Amino acid sequence: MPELPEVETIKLQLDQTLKGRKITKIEVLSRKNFFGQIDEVIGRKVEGVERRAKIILVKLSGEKCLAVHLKLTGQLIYHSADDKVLNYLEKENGPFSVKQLPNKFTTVIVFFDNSGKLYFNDLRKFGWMKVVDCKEGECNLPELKKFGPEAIDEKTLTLTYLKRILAKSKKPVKLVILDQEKLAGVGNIYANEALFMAGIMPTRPANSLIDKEIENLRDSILKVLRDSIAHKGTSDKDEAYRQISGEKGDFQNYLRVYRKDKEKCPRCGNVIKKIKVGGRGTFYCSKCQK
DNA sequence: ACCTAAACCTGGGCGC
DNA sequence: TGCGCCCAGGTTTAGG
Repeated sequence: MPELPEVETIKLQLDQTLKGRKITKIEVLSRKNFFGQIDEVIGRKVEGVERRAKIILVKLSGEKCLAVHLKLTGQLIYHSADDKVLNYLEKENGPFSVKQLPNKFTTVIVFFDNSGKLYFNDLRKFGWMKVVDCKEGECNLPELKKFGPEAIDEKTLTLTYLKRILAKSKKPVKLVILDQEKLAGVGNIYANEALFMAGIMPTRPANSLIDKEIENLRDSILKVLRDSIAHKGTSDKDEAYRQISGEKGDFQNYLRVYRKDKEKCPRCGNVIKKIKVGGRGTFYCSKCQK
């Protein structure tokens, strides 16, 4: 699933929904996806929900935090006590139903003092939830220390910085912008989309880009991430990303090259091609991207 | 330091 | 219908 726009959408919705609520119970249905002591968070109040790269941080009173990584197929679905919020979910039957939870993919359930429940579902079970110490706002999570600047933030993704990391590498430019230690938050969908928008071939050696191309790439990364958040993220398949209500995002309707191989380029009509770059599916238009 | 493949899992889709 | 294969939004690790 989830790249920066999807995780950001979930973060914003959880912050609004959970702030001020107390955790009353946690049920762990899949031990391998939960780390830390449940006791340490029972009775604690949600102070806010934050995001760093693709990790969600539920900040709790008493200097604790619930950290969540959704990997490819993780979902966080909230059911309020009266379940009114689910009324607009039509045709939600079958194995991936988020109307009837828990389902066979539910790994953790967090219960709140207003009878609300947060379901962590994960078909492929790669995702995790961890209880971590969070002293003075700093979460004690090793993963957080290695991330590069946030790809959505024009103050941290500066032109100077992007020029610097690209100049240092002769790897394909797509792999550099996918590297979370260099740039945090871009995943395979938005790497493909940003490179199309910027007119740059994904395989180009990073250090071969000229200044004008790097400016275009920076603008494209910032724009595609913002646009996707405005559309509540990309829901490609039934079993993966959803908003916390269970609704799909909408940005799959605006993708221009990702998984569009054999279709026509929306810009020039040429056929979109698919190759592998670093083992990942890579989609491009050979006329529009140089 | 580079690159690839495999690993973690489960299901969908396609060709035969 | 069914089997075998490849594919999948992420990340880490092993091997060359």
